[in-house]
Amino acid sequence: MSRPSQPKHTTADHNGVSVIQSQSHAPSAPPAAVAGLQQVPQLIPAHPSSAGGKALPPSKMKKPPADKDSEEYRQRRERNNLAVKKSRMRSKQKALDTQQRVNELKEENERLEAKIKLLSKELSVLKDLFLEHAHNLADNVQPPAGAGGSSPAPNSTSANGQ
Amino acid sequence: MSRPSQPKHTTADHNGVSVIQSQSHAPSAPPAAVAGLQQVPQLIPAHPSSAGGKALPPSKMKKPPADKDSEEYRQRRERNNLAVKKSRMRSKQKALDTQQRVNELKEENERLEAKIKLLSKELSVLKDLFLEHAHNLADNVQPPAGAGGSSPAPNSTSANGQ
DNA sequence: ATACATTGCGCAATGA
DNA sequence: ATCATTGCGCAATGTA
Repeated sequence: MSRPSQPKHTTADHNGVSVIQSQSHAPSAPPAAVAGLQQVPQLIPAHPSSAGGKALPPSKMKKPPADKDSEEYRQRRERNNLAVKKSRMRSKQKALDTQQRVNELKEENERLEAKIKLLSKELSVLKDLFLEHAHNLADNVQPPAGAGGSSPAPNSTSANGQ
Repeated sequence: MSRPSQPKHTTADHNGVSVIQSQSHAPSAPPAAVAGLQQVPQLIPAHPSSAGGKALPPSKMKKPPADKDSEEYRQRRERNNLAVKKSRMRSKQKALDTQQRVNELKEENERLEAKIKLLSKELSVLKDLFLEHAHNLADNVQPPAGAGGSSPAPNSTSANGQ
């Protein structure tokens, strides 16, 4: 934020005239010949098409960097800048999404763990009941009607711990 | 990759002097006053140090952009470039970590869900047993010797995961 | 005000 | 050729 000048990429909008003076920084290089007059070698292919040329198959050419002043150049730059912006936007968005996904998964995890805890508890209760009952049967205890008062000592065999 | 000119940031290393004429453009701004001859107003504070000055409070100064040729300038750029690189590296690393976190959480989630499934199953079995038994009791049926023909005991009390 | 950290942006090389 | 990605440098801005 705080970028007080958004080009808004309407159409023919190109600011930022950049002149790259590649490593030509001799310690005695005077600050001259700057922007505006960039004279590139030009590199003309000099097609031998009129001589004995065939149909020039793979035209092994590295590609002339296209003059900075060229109309096509600026156009390409413009488009690329747009693409870059778009790509970066998506990248950032994706990062955000991923981060959010982490949060969601974390929540889900807690939910699941809580559920496990609950189920475990339920299970342990039921199991205890079962054991108790089994003991009753094993002891052949048939509680008729007022049998002494000997509670079968509720032995909680709980041993469940997550 | 394929960057045939890695500065290697030894010390006084600077290639690619780029002069960007950022958006400083009034719709009618003519292409004049380009780089190379950046004559900043300079704005000399004119220290009143010898007069009756205090400790010169906020000296309202926008900061002269420092000549591109300046030693200090290059030094600052160099350091910044380094910082930028570092920052971006961390940023990318963080993104990777986050992505991995997602994977871990997903795995954990599956683990938990599996456990829930298991516990649920166990619970349902036990409950069924209980219900059956309850019915037996309610019907006053005293299974003499193998009544229901169902000997439910497929339940091992172990439910350990991990 | 000094030094480092972040961030938006454009350029160029390269991938698809 | 077109668009998408990515590394890199610059400059503005944020933060300590």
